[in-house]
Amino acid sequence: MAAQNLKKNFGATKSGRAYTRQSNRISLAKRKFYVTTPIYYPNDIPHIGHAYTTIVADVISRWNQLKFGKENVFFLTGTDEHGKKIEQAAKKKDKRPKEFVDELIPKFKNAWQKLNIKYNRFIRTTDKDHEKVVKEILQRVYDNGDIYKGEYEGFYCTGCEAYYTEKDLVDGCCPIHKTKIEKLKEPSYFFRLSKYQDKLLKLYKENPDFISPQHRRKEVINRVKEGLKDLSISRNSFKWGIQLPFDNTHIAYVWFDALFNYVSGVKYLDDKKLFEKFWPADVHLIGKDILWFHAVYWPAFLLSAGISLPKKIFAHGWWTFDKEKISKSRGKVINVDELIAIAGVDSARYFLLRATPFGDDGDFSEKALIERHNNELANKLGNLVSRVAGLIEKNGVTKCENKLIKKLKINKIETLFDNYEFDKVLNEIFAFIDVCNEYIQKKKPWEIKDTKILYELKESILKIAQLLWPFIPETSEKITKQFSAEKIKKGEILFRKIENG
RNA sequence: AGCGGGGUGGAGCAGUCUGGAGUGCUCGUCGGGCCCAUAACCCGGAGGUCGCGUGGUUCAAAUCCCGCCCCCGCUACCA
Repeated sequence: MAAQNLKKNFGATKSGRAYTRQSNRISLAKRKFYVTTPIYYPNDIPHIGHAYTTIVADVISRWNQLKFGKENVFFLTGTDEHGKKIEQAAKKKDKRPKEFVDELIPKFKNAWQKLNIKYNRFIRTTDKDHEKVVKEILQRVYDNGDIYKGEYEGFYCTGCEAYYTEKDLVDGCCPIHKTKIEKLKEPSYFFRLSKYQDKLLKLYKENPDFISPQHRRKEVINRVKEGLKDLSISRNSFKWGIQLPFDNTHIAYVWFDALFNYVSGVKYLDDKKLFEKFWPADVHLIGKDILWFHAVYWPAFLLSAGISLPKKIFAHGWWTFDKEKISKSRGKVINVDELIAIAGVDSARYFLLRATPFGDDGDFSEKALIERHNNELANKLGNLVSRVAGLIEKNGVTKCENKLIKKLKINKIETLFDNYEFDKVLNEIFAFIDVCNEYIQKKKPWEIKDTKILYELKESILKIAQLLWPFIPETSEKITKQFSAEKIKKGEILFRKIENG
């Protein structure tokens, strides 16, 4: 319902196309949006880090649904299921890797359901169509000469069963086992990443928004300028992965497998129509730790495969917990259930988007979340809804011109949103909530019984609910339902205040 | 070491790109108003040499330039 109304207000067209402004030029842009999260490693519990990226993706998805219509938005998330760690973890439990990961997937799906996240597809790198895409592309890239056979050399610790780089070592010993470590070689196929150095630099230069935020872009450019080495993209020391089509003794190494989920997610080989509708992705949301892979490897792979490039890679920051780094060993983790338990789903979603500019690091604490919940959601929004509903129940409304809503800076909000400045979007919406509260205070509708004022407030609250729908969908839908009814009634308390512990 | 980010009333942040009275937000604090509402809402006050230089540019610097100090990230095959 909210979607329909706001869609009308944004002026989405039936044709699915419209003029949009882009860097001072008016261009005919496709009215669609494709947003992705990283695919998560399933041998982990979904925590605040996973939740953050996925909630933001959901907010972006819902916002674009309001603009372009539900059918013109695609939101992809999923899991990255291959690799040695999974193979070993499965073996420990005496299970086959696929069987093992199958049991882990519900944890993620349940978490997203609890957080009210509505994705279009949950892709798994073990999905048949994904494997097919990876094989086809490997063959294509091999055929055009960008893959060659060589030797991967690294410091191998038998205790960890993993390779380390020279910098990881402590006095030539494994940082965990403190044992002497041997240099080991294994045959491997390499991708000619070095060949793409200039093309990548050209890409960054010509598309200044390709990597966001800007300071991350600078980091990447500087490092690429220092020179790119070719990249090992296969392993033959374990089996759990996608076999190379040109050498079945090797499996594709993680990034070549994982990154292509973004194209297989929209059915690259199986549904041309769907793929062409949504690809290229409008934004890949990622954490800053995997920026390098997305900003360098990914476009290079796509260039080699002859597939068009995504429009934007957005790397966000990390959350600390009570000012400390999130750390499993010290119990400094917030999993999804804990996150929701504090003040509910909408408050959690609200807090994560409101507290910190998207892109920066943020600090999470129960106290800060409760403060936002009490002061902004309960006292300002909840109380506004409550007092207006009560007044209308007693007095009714009289239709009139809504002058109040002119104070809402809708264009500014739209610009901020499209710039991924979600904290400021919320700030702007809540500034209007303040305006509504001030308006009531000034006009004293309980005294003068002016039902036109109540009509203005009703319409304004409906608009607020629509704008908040991407962020707090559950509450938004409650408000919309309440204020769209024939007889508006006082209703339930939306946000109950929480004693600050 | 290199690259990047930050240092703004008691706390946490915007504001800096595109200089213009220290402006704003969420709290805390002090006082007042309102009584429709979730002891919520509204108005006003106190409180800051905007890291340091008694640096430079300018009629004008939190904002631009230079130098210094302090914090924090990133530095590739590990999601």
